Amino acid sequence: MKRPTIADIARRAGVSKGAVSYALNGQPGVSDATRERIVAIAREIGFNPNSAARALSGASSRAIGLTLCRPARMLSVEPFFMGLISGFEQVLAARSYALMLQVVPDPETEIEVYRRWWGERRVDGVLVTDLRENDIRIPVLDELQLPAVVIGGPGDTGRLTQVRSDDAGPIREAMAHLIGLGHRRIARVGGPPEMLHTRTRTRAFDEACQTLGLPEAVTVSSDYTGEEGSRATRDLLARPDRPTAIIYDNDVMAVAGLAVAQEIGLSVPADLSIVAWDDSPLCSLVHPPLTALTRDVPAYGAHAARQLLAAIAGEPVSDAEEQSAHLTPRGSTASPAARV
Amino acid sequence: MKRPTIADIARRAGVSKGAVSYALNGQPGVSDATRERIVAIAREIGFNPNSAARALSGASSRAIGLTLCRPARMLSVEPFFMGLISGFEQVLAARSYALMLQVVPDPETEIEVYRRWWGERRVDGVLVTDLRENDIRIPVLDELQLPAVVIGGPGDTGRLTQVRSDDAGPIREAMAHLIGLGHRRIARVGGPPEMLHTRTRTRAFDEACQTLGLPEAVTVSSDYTGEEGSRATRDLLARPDRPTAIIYDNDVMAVAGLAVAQEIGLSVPADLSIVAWDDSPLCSLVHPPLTALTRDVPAYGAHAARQLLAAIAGEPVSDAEEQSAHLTPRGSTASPAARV
DNA sequence: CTGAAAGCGCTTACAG
DNA sequence: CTGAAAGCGCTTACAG
Repeated sequence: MKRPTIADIARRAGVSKGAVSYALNGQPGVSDATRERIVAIAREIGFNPNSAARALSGASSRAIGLTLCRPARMLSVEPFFMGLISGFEQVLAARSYALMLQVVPDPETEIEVYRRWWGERRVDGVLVTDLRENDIRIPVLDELQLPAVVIGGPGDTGRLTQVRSDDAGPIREAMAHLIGLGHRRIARVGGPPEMLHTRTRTRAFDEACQTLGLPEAVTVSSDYTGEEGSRATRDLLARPDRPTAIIYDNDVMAVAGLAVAQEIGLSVPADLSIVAWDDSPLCSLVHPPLTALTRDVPAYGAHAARQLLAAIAGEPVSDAEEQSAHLTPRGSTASPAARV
Repeated sequence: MKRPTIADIARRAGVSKGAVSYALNGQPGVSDATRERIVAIAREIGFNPNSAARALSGASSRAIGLTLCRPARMLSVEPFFMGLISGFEQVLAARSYALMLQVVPDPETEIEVYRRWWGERRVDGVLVTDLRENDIRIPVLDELQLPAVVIGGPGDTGRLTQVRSDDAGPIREAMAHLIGLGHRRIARVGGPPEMLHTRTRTRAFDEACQTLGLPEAVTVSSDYTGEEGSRATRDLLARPDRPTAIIYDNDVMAVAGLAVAQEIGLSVPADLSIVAWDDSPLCSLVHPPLTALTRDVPAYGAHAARQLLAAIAGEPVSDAEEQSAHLTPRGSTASPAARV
């Protein structure tokens, strides 16, 4: 099957290729009657502009890039990215932008991918996740002048726009919830310490503990995987002063924590209360369902995608703050049982 | 920053643009000395060929397409796709092929996306999942002559290559395992009935029940989500002759089933044994860990991607069969407790 | 072995 | 309002 081109349309409409281009792109330069005729023909023969030709003649590639910097085993269970991707797609598909995906093992490779995409003119811009302190990706994107939106922060992103999420408030809300139930020994299983949002959360947690006069703020670092979530939970529960409540930095680790508690014979929530950050269907899937910090991840992704498209279009975009996560109480939190 | 082109390289090397193209693409037509000089310059200035120009001049777009036909809430928790994507990427990244992703709500939209990608020359081929009976996507891909590999089957895929997985054998293996433990009332929570692999599994399940002389083969249809997995489990456990073992068509529903059992006070595995098809980290995350039908999903994806690239290159490709899933016994299966 | 040139299918100034 | 033409950056026959 031969793909139709604007030349075919021009021939059938009896106009020049330029006129077809103007008509199809909503540019001035053709009469309404001609435009309608051209559009009708294009629709009739199922015309789609060759994206390569379009990109080559100075227009955009109409594609945006996303790298996923996680090992496969981590990626497969983490619902967060799929939620984000759904959100991107809502916005991109509506404007017929394509999404290019690449899985990378580390930030260095991620940078190489950005350089290649830029050199190949593959994408008009990129969406960046997992901001780190002194993030090496920022200066590179800046140098390439590749439009980019950072999902996360606040942090130092140079001239790049960021769509921030509040990482401190929800921690305080979770703490207030647990304190209100009577907990005093509250621990936390955190995400990778090199990520900026992990640091923000840790700081908020430490401050909340201090403000509330709690004994000490114990955060065990982890990496978002179930294995590490289990290990961290075992570690915490083996301590002489074991916590009566644990806050987890993602849902996967929280589910793993629940399993560890059940395994060693602790009842949730009577012996241990559990709060998960990022509510996904996973949290409602287990028994008891997990109290979680809920946010609309697809909406977050959609927001970031809109910002990026605006930046690509050359519109002025400023940093934005996404709506805070809020606590959704479920069966995994309750007053601590009396202890000897 | 200005992107370097072959003209820049040609100027610096003192040769024509054609020579640069031949040198960089490993074509004959330049001397070894010239080639080396050109390659060195390209590397030095960080040259990447403009993908649009390349695609426009007859070469391929060096991108392949994947549609994800699931509502967002389903997508986010299903580890299968991320596993598949990891596998694709292993192969694609090594040959610097890009992966284009689009989330679609239904097969009709999926077809539209294929037509658009084809018209735009966006992709050199596509990877197709979730084969159905009389699948409407097959004739369209055939008509467009868009290279495609179907992941799944066996089924009618016309001239399209398929990478099959064995959907019957593992069901029989799971049944044998449960029968060996002493179960007689075994039920199944199946995937969407319109999908071909669901039908194959249902048939295998029915036959196994008959062969083994089990009372009846009860399959409750579901849609891979936790909600539906819960509902199906509640339904099964409320029956007068409630099953002592349930086989689930995916891991998410199995986890949900475990939670339902715990919620209504049944002990797993004493009162109810659970087997999950598709072993993901999720299965080892819960307590007790789930006995599962394990297969290497990333390897499956990598295999399909290799087949597709071969097909795109015009090499003869034939249908292939992926290695069968095998049973990994864990804590969720045991002999049924004595019942009154 | 190398160079000059056509062409892929669009977009976009530039004339009429 | 419309047409003819240049140009984007490659690839690839076609001459030398």
